[in-house]
Amino acid sequence: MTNPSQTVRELIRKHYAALTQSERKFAQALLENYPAAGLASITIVAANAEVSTPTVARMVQKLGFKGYPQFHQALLKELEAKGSGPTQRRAKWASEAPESHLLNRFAQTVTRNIEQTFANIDTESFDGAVRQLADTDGQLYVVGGRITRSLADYAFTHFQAVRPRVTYMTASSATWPHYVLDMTEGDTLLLFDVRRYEANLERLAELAAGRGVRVILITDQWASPITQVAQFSFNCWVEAPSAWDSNIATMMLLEALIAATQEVCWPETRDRYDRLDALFDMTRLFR
Amino acid sequence: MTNPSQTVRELIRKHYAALTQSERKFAQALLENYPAAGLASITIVAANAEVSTPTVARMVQKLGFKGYPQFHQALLKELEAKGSGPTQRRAKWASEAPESHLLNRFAQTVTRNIEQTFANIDTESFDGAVRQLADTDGQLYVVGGRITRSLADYAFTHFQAVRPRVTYMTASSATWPHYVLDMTEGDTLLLFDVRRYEANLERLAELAAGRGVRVILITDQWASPITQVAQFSFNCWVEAPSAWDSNIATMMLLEALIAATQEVCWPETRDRYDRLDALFDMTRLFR
DNA sequence: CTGACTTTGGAAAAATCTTTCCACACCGAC
DNA sequence: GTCGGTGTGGAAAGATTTTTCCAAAGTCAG
Repeated sequence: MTNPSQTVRELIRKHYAALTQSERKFAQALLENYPAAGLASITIVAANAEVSTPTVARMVQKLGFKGYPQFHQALLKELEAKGSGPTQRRAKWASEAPESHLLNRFAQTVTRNIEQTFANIDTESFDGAVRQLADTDGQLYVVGGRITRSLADYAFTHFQAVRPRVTYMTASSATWPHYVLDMTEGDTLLLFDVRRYEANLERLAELAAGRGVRVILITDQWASPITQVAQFSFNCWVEAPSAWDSNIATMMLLEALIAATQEVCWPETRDRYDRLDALFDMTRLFR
Repeated sequence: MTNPSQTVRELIRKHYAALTQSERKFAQALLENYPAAGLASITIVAANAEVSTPTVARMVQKLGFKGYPQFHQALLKELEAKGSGPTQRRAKWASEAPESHLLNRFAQTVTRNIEQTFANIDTESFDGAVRQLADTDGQLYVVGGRITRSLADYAFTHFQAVRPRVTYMTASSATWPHYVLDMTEGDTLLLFDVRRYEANLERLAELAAGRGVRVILITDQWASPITQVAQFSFNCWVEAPSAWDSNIATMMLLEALIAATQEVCWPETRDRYDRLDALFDMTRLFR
């Protein structure tokens, strides 16, 4: 039958590939509220996950249980085991992992970064930057440094979907003058610069600002010197239990900016998304 | 009837004086293993406490419940509330901003994603994947899809610093066969695939797996079909208050993988970092 | 020691839950 | 467009649980 040493969570992971769509729906619901979402009667549990009773019944059998009651019992055993443990563990990140596992140390540090970063955002600046990013009269240029190049790329991919007139400036600084040539007042430059701050980026920001371009800077907690020419700048905490810096908070701020911009541009963006979808459907034919 | 704000524990204490001997026996059993000892069927629960079914039935009525099912439900609600505890900690991130400001909604959703993602990581898989990523005997290939291309790029930038023999497979799938040509047993393929899952990536994963390459998949909570050929796969929650998906949790998992790999490779990585630094210092002369 | 009262658990009736079956809907292939 | 295959939920059959009833056991005062 079922190896009793495996948790239901592990079983779900193991069999996830074999689950159908609505079975997954239930699996998700359970994982999101674990294990409470699996401890009521099958009827109730199914209704909460918005699937039918038979779906749940079939799924628990796939997981290796003889029937729902057995599944219920397994969950209960886990709960019991957890309760009788040493002390109730406070943070339940990677619950199965020991406290000192890198996963837990990492999660802890990054959470702090995120808290710090968001606590230090000036909401007015944020809204101001968003207005600027949503201004489709001007061109939006995006650029990053050695490490943040990927973030700039991510920003580009999304902003391109949200609004027209977005340009990604390649990482190779040799080509930047070409872009500057076309920058005019009212344009926007979204710029990433974390330590080690790059002199090239600073020169670029100065040139752009000199031409009347609004610079939005995303930097780390120590602030790139570009802050001085930027109209809006945001500091992201990058502490990490490793030799390099974590850019989670940075990326989170970026996503927040994208989400907010999308909200401002909405009617237009919706149309763009629809058209984009249609285009992807067409390329699907190639497979 | 019953004041819903009271916990069952409190109710028991309050009514304890009015309970009979065997009812107390059950109360003790419940309190000793709370709330698990009250979440099975009344039959089982009674047997565990070594009392009869009617005893339990009478007692829950004394506590103010209409019947055992209601009692059961109350316990479940408590458990559920406990599970969602950490979310309260969201407190006041972007403190000045109103609750409904996008920044706060965003932070809330993403925090949940991160919790979910980390709670569902199987530590053993994580460690296994890290061992694989740290194995410098084989080549490490990195590839992503339309959206995750940036993450693959980020992964590449970092892994390249951590270890030798890393290859970034361009986003253009036309060139992939060239890479597959050189893949051999013992190589590793780090692959990102979130919805809409891309058929090209699936084909690539199949080809690679067929050549004995170990596939490590990073996907979303709904799981890309590539899971089936992957040796290790990780699900990241991507819920976002916007039209697209958030990749914060995905990136976080990625960073955790990089950090862990770096730890495993350390003596060698340290050396690489030093040399890299020296190289950057040289390029600084150009500014 | 008796009798009234309380407590307890066995057993049947009632209610509910679980499973199974089946028809319909959906999707991809030809 | 049609066809085969898979996935889904409604509904009934089957199983279990919950409740109720009642008799037996225990307790205590007189």
